[in-house]
Amino acid sequence: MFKLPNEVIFYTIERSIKEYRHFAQKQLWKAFPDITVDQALIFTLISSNPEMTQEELSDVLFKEKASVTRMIELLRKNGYLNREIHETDRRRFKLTPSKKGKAALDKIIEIIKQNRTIALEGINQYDQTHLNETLNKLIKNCTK
Amino acid sequence: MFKLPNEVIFYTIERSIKEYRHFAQKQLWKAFPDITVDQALIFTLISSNPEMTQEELSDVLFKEKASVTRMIELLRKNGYLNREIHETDRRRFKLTPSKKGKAALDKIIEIIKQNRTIALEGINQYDQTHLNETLNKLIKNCTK
DNA sequence: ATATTTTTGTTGATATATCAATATTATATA
DNA sequence: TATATAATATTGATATATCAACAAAAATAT
Repeated sequence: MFKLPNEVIFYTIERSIKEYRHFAQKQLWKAFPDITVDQALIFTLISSNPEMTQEELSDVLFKEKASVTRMIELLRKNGYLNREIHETDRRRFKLTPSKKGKAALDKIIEIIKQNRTIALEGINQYDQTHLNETLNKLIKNCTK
Repeated sequence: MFKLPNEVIFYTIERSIKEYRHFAQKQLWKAFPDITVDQALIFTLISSNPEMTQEELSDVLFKEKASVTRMIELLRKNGYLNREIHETDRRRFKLTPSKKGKAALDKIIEIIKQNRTIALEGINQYDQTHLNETLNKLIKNCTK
């Protein structure tokens, strides 16, 4: 009467991103037990784009700005980021990697890259492009 | 130095499932403002598989059993499910659609099916199969 | 120059994800 | 039968997602 979840393509999509996140988190925690994959990503973005506003970060990351606020707060609490008021715009904050953050940055980037490489093993460029195109069609169908 | 998120395939995967969920939730809320897509799915599963344990539900849905517990509790609180203690196993519960649940069931199933159809418009069988295969490779890479 | 609108960010409420700890009942084993 | 183990479900803590309401500062309009 109704397909079981595992026969449905949306289930596979959801499962794949969940497994990737789970895998990536496990790898990251080996070296950095106090940050999540989402926090790590936002941290690398802030480090290489120090002038981005939180609003822009939230657009680029496709995350709610409320989530961005909270992730930044955790990065700050765990000592990866410093937060000062922005020199010329007092609504904003100047976010910079702390000493601890700087020391961790390269390793974090390396882990993320390696995670991606491992997850994509055996998936050639054609497959990746095709995957991307199909998913973009799906996105268009859901947003138009 | 580091790809922006939108150039990364994992971002597209995540975005696609998010857009689908957002779209599906909007459609569902038009008719049923008091259930989420996840709850609706679990509700249809319970209705057609009344003997499934919550553990089995959580396996089939690829969700944590803690989440399943909470979703069932909300379905009960909002009057879609009745919960009684199981006749032969007092650890378990017998979950059955309430009157309200029964009245809603067919419409819910129809909405879910329609959402899927709309989201997959213009994505042919070959694309779907290929998508499925590629994602399954990714899953295997992350879980082995 | 003051009033209005926009930008930027925070907070609160609720749902879900994840992991660990717990409670209860059922089953297996000694 | 008594005890240990397994199965089933709940609860708590923390992170994130989502939506809405809010506050402060900046930009714009009148």
